[in-house]
Amino acid sequence: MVGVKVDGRLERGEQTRRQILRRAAEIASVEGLEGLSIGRLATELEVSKSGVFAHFGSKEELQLATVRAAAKIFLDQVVTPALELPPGGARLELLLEGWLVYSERRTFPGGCFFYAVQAEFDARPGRVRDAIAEYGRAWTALVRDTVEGVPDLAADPDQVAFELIAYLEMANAQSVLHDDPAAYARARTAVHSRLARPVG
Amino acid sequence: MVGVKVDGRLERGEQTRRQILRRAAEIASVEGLEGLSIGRLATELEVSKSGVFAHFGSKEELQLATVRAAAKIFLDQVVTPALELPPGGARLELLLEGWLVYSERRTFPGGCFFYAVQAEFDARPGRVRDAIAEYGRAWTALVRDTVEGVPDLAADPDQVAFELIAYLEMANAQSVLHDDPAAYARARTAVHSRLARPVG
DNA sequence: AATTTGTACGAACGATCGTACAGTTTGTTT
DNA sequence: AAACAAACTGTACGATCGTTCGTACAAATT
Repeated sequence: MVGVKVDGRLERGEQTRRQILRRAAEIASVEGLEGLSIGRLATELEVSKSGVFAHFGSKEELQLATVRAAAKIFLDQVVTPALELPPGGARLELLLEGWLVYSERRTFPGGCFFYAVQAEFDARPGRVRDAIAEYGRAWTALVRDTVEGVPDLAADPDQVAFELIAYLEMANAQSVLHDDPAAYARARTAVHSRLARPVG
Repeated sequence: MVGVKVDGRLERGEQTRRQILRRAAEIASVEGLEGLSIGRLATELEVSKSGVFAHFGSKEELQLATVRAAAKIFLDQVVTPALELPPGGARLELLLEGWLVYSERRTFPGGCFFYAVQAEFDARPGRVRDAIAEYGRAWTALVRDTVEGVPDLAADPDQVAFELIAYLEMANAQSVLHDDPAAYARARTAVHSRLARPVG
């Protein structure tokens, strides 16, 4: 059953939309979701401003779609590979190492997309902030649950998850701001030291 | 020798400038240094836009002055009190606890000013980023040096400082984004657990 | 009293922002 | 081949951005 009937117009539209969102996420990781402007996006992609606008209907919708697109990239690169391992220490290590590599190799040119937009929207109300906060909660919950799957750490998974995520974000922040790759080494040291130490 | 000769015009100008910068830092901690606009600042302070502008000559200078003003507040509230204690564990604890209180009681309405603007400027070039990075380095160096003053931690002060600062920033980020004061409790737990454990 | 200096104002500028809408191109359906 | 639907374009809008400039007024200097 090869050759599913596809409307070539819709196909083209979706591809354009994907290109817009990919570039939007790249820009937003550097300039923020507010710094992201429809006009600039259109210029860089060599399409019309109204063409970009028509895909989303408002800037807020563009921002929300950008967040969702970035989340999908994050999921594919960091979460999914780890979930292929059974719960336990190996899964947790792959999850954390996957995050560090995701940040380190600049999947987004400005470092972790969510670090950038969290800090940008954390103190203002609105749907964009709510969406970002929801993804943040999901990530925290995932790390906590993964920690819970490691017997030696299961006594206080919230606390351990807090510390582990703190190391990751710190590495991202330091390495981007100071162009200092050594931050990742320090984060790895901190992570392994934390994982080696039982809690309770 | 009371009554230093002061030019009343300069005096008035400086006071206006201080009011502008205080409000600018408040706004920037929520909306960022780019979201900070001269027109809005003028409206909120009920002065003319050109009046605000004239004090700085360019938006970039306003941003730089805002960063310096915020640094002064941070210094007074967090750094100076700690430096009044002799080097050692007590000084380190006061420094870290001072930071947590500075963030927790919302000295700036958007949480830590430097967390917000670091994430905003970390990936773009320019004088504002350079200034922010410099303050970041100074803060890191201060924490490292303070750690070095604690014999049990002096073996790897960079690593310990990395972890401690990570806890602080994580608490700020989580509490602002999720309106969750429990983040500070977790940071305190992490800090004390870290301080109680010798390095080496 | 006349002059200089510094703060603050009001009006206007070109550019860019998000948004609206009518028209064109391109592909599908009949 | 005609009718239609979807993606995309061009032009225009009101608002706001940072910035410039000439002016008004108060305080210090002479």
